[in-house]
Amino acid sequence: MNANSKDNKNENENYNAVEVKFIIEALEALSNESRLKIFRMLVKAGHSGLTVTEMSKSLNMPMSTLSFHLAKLSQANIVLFVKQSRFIIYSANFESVNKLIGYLTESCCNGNPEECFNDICK
Amino acid sequence: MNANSKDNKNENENYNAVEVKFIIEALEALSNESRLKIFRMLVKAGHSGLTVTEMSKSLNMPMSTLSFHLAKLSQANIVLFVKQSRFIIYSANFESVNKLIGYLTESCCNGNPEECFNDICK
DNA sequence: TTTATATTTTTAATATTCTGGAAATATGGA
DNA sequence: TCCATATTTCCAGAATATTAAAAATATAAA
Repeated sequence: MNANSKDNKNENENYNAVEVKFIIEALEALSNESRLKIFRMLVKAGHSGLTVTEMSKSLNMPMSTLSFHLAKLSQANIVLFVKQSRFIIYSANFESVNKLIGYLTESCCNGNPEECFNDICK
Repeated sequence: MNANSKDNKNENENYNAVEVKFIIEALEALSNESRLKIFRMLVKAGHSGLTVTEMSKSLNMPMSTLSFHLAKLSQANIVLFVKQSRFIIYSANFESVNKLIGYLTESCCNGNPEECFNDICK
C-alpha cells in the first residue's frame, strides 16, 4: 500500500521524453481554432470519417489549408486516415485523446488521489 | 430516453464561442514545452504552490521568461495565484483541467456513449 | 528612508506558424 | 491515352510566439 503509492509516484515522474513529446504535439495540434474545428467535425462524423473535399465545403476552407492542418493532426496521431481509391478518408483517433487525458489527469495531485482536493482523480 | 440523448447532442453542439475560446486558450497554454514543465511542477507542488523565484531556480529559467509564461497560464485560468506580502504564490487550477477534459471527452461520439467504439465515454 | 528582494513590463531579436494561390502528383474512368 | 477529380506540396507573405536582458514597480525590513 505504501509501496504501491510510491510506485505510482515514480511511474508518474517517469513519463519519458518521447511520451511528453507526443503530449505536446497533441496539445499543439488541438490548440488551433481551425484544427479544433476540423477535429470536432471528424468526431461528429464518427467511424465513416470524411474526405478533404467534404470538409473543405463544410468549413469553407481552402484544401491546401486543410491539408496543412490535417498533416499536423495526423502527425500528432490525433487523426487517422486511410486511402480509398482516389479518396483519403480522415477520422478522429479517440485512443490518442484518451492518452492525452490520461496524462493530464495523472498529473493531478502527483498521483495520490487520496490527497486530491478536486474531483479529477476520483 | 430518446429525448435525453437528443438533449445531450444539442448540449454538445451548443458550446458557445466564449467556452470554445477558453478551451483553445487552455490548450494553447499547455501546448508549450516550457509551460507544460511549469504546469507539472505546480501540479506536483500541490496546495502550497510555488513562487517565481523558486521555479526559476528549479527550472533554470530566467524570471522574465517565467513571468511571461505564467501570465499565459493564468490568463487561460490553468494556473491561479495569490499575493502574499512580497511573494506571489502560483498554483495549478485543477478545476480548469477538469473542464478541458470534459470538453474533449464530450466531443466523443457526438455525445452518444452507447455508440462509442472507444472507452472514453464509458 | 535606504536597501534588498520579488516580480513584472518593456523591448527587440529570433523563430515559428498560418494562410491560400499555383503547380505537382496520383488515381480512376471515358 | 486523355481527362476529370482528389489531394498534396511548394512558396512567400503576414501574423504570432518565444526568449531574455534591462528597466521599472512594489513591498518589506533595517
